Amino acid sequence: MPPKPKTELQRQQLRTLIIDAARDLFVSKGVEAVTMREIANRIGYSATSIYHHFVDKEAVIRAICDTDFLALATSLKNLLLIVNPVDRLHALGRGYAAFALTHPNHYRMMFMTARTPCEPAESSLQQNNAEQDAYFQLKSVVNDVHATGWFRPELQNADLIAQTIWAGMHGVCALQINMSEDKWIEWCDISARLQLMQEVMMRGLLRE
Amino acid sequence: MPPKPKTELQRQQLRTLIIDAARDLFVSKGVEAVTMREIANRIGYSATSIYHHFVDKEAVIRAICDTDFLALATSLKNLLLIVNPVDRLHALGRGYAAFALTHPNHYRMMFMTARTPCEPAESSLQQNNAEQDAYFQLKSVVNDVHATGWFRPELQNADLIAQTIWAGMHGVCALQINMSEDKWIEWCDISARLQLMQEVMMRGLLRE
DNA sequence: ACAGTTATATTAACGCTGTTAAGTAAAAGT
DNA sequence: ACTTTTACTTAACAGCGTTAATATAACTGT
Repeated sequence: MPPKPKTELQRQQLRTLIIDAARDLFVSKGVEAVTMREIANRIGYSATSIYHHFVDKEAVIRAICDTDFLALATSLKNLLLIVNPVDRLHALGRGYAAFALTHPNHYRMMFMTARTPCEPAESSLQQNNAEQDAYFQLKSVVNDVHATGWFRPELQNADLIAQTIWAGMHGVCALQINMSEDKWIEWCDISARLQLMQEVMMRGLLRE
Repeated sequence: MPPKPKTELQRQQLRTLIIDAARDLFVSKGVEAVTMREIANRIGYSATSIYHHFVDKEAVIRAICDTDFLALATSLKNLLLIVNPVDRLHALGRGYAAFALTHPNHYRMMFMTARTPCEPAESSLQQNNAEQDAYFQLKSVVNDVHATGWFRPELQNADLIAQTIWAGMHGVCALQINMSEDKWIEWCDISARLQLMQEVMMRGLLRE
């Protein structure tokens, strides 16, 4: 029973309806619960309809990722107002971890699963936009700290510094998300682990 | 055409035959290529036969993991002979990263995929055995460094220190394995990232 | 030596998945 | 009035993990 042709707006609305249904599903029931048929059920369409708006399941997931990358950058945006660059860097780390640990399924999808690499050109987000690109946010703060001369003198590559800080926080979050239930390890409190990681990073990167 | 009953040894051999075929498959063709039917094909059995030796696919994967955990610990074993504890810690980090980056598929399976948590009792490996338990290896070295008093005085929890070091190295390796193809980021050289992470960790954890 | 049990492996099948092909009904264009 | 386009459907395919039912070879007890 095919209804009337749709305006571009209506098509866009249906697209986001699909994404929202898919995201909803997988937040509450995990990645494996996200099937084309389930998504379609949620929005009252047949599974094949989705293929008129996304080329395949990967495309749906990539679309979810895009909105989540935006959500991450948005959740960190306010922290950029902190005046002291080192405090700002600290806060950004805490904010990043908070996002990861309160949205573990999203975080896992964004940073912890093998995915066909995201082409910046095909993303709906703007690279190097302080409101949309969380890596750019981090790099900006790193640049600010560097400009004030607070990094150790031998550290001159902002990308290298940013990627190391990212790796440190990602390591703690990723182990927590994937391995915290593993009984092999006697895990310490996650907040203690996060705090020590931040302290270690700061002491390791900043002048004394 | 079912052949004769088997001795315990023969059963064990078939078990490892299955594991080896499964591991082989997924090292060369990725996780998704590991299907029960493919494994069975490789060893000339039908898919259902595998269920006489493993309760389900997860059990096969867990068995692969077990042999890989042992492989990791074995590859690090020699480094424990280094006399200077700090050098030993350094070497252990490098060795860990080398394992992760030369066996990315194994590493992903071991530490980067959501899995029903491994019960130590059900594992074929011995916890707290310096030849089989890589986390124990790390913790031992941490304890040795602590015994020599080289950690900052406020750091008293060996597990917390070990887990932070692990997280740092894991963060670098995990981002490399999952995200290094991502064009959004201008990735620095992986060896530079590894080295800086180790320097930062050491400076952050050790006395000056 | 023969019957019965057990272990080992098989084929067939179920319900699920992502995805494609073919078909249908309403609106739009001419 | 007729055709084309758009939006959607049902039916189907090949593949997945897994289970049920089945067959056969080899041991076991008498």
